[in-house]
Amino acid sequence: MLVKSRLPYHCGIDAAIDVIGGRWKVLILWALDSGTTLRFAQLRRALSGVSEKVLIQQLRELEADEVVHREVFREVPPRVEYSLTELGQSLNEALAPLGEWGRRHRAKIESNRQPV
Amino acid sequence: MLVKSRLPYHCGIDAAIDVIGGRWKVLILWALDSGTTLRFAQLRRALSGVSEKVLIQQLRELEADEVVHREVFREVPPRVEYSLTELGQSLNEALAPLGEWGRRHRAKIESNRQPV
DNA sequence: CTGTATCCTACTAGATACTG
DNA sequence: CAGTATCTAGTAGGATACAG
Repeated sequence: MLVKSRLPYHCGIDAAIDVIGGRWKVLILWALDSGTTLRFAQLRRALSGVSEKVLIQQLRELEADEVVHREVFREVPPRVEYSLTELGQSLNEALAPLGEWGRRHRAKIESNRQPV
Repeated sequence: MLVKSRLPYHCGIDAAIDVIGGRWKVLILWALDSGTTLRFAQLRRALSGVSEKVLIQQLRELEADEVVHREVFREVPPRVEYSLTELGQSLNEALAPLGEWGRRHRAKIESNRQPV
């Protein structure tokens, strides 16, 4: 979790950050953006470096927050598809300006973080 | 830190979250919004529950990211004033839609988090 | 293929006491 | 008033092996 917010929330941002507060969550939202549907393995490949355990964890939390939809196909071999709910898409839209801000100032931030 | 993003960032959101990823950071930004200038003790009161150590930590990180400005007045007793930089204000603006989203869905999120 | 089960580490944040 | 210095704890995240 990025931010360990305590209930009850002081303001809206608190609540939002509680939802996206996880090492991979915004990346998951990003990967599932705009109607994309991905299987577990695809998602795992899209987020290079994440372990199965952690990916599942974050997905389950996003599911509990109703921003990610999980659909199980009882086949052999098993198939599970992940996509955004409407709530998830609205979250992604709300995240856009922040992403734009980050993109714009990313170089500065990185240099401040890695003082040569 | 809310999200432990690793450099280099994959996208803008990564970078932005690295900046606001801290238990109290968005609350600090919030408190300093729109030209408000606050002294250390005022800030501490505004964020009820934060310890001095942690508050200083987060302030220093925000300062290093150039979103918070720290001004020291060499008086007795000492006075230090915190305010947002221009970058900080732009970050706050980028955060607004997320805050709005959180405000709108806060009830649902809370209930999902605290299953009765 | 899609997960579970363990075990482990690093780090963030907190409590508290003390200082210039 | 505005910090530092310690010490501690909880936990998010990670590595790896195994299961349905």
